Amino acid sequence: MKQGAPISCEFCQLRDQSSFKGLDSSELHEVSHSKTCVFFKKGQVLMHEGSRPNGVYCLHTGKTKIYRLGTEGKEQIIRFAKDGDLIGYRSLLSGENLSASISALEDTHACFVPKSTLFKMIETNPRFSLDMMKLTCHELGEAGKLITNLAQKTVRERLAEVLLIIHRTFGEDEEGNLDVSLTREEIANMVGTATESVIRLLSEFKDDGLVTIKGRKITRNDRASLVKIGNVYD
Amino acid sequence: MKQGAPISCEFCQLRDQSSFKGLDSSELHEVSHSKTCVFFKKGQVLMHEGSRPNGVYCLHTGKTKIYRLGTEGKEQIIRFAKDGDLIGYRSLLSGENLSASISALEDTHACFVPKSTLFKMIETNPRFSLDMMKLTCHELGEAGKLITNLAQKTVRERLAEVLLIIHRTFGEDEEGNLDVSLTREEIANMVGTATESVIRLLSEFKDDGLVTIKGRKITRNDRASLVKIGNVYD
DNA sequence: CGATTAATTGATACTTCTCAAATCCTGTGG
DNA sequence: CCACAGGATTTGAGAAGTATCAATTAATCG
Repeated sequence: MKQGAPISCEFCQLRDQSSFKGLDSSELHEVSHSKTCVFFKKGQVLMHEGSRPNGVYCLHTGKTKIYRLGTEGKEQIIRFAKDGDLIGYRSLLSGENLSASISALEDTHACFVPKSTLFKMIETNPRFSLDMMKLTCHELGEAGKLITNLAQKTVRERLAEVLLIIHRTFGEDEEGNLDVSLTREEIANMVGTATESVIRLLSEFKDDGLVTIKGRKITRNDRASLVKIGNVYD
Repeated sequence: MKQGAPISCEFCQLRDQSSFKGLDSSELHEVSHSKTCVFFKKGQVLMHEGSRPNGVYCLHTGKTKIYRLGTEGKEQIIRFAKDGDLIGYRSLLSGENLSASISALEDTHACFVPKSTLFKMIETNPRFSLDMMKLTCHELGEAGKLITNLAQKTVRERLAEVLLIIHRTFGEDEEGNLDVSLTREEIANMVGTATESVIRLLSEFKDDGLVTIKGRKITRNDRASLVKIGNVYD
């Protein structure tokens, strides 16, 4: 992690889609001047499970995974975050240690906003406070969905759904591939299964024409069938 | 559901442990006068997944389960709630439909607090607002734990952990049994497994002296061993 | 262009689910 | 209070679904 070129919040392209959309110009100015811009190389860890961060990151470019380590040290990916997303706020707001680690799936530029600034905004700007609450409550609903899926769906169903989630989260590159590079193991850590099971099932999906696979480049060819296989209703 | 005897928030024994602990006396008075006290018989549904409630329940006496329906109509219990707990706030705060249903595990008295009152408190009382945020963020961390457990632990491990969770949530009755009556199916819906698997494993636990079982009365005899079997670290 | 890591494939073992049948409770109405 | 109906629990057997281990091939990064 090293200091990056400073980016001004007032002129940030992502502002309207970030959690800071509810701040007025003087507040934005304050965030902008209290923050630090940092750079993480692919694979670097932004935040460590169990630690106590002193602020949050607002992602500017890049993609990250948020994961917990299970009993055998196996990582379980809880969700992804990308540019415009705030990460690390859960621990800060609940006053607990970090419940998950965050690492960069690709080179990432992020802005570190100190705890004091975040809390000041929450206390003085009801709009921002409500937006944050809305965000956490939405996440809580998503977590409930994931819990039900992990408990009740087969690996095959979950893989189909995960492919759809990845597509929804990161979209497609110019060639139509899912716009993120994940190892088979990472996909397995999202699905909650063994790497080999992901490989076999992906291969089945390929044979059935649902996806095209060229190494880590995966194309979602048949959304409807994946929805059907994954029993995705929402 | 029928009207019950009105309970005044100002004199509610549970106030200090509820989310309303941060309200001042005039605010408490307002909550008290805007609310409605209702009674639910065992098995009744307080709130329906997919619906749009116009307020939250503050549980006064009784126990409830919060669950989602999976693909085959099988219910997945996300968590429990008991007296002093607020339920239904997630959907209200995120502005979404209810992501889960809530039903009474035993006869339950609850107070229905209208949405307008809740939002007024959030907007005018920063302490309350922060407490709510703290609550949702804590729940979010718990959800992450559950996700990891479901994805990585065996049924045996999860059952051990669930028994510990039930004990922590509801405590013991005067005979030392877990102070809640759950069917084997409900335990299975919490663990995320088949009813028969719970029965077989509970029977194993009994043979090993970890628990005592008399119908639905279960006693946790050996906490340490359950912790070990369940790989519970927190 | 190597060295290392990732991906793939096959064989096998194990966990867990499903289905069926036989008690056993529990709540309810007489 | 008792008997009964219907649901809950238990047990067994067999079938799936997944994980694990090992060995090979492919891909990626410096």
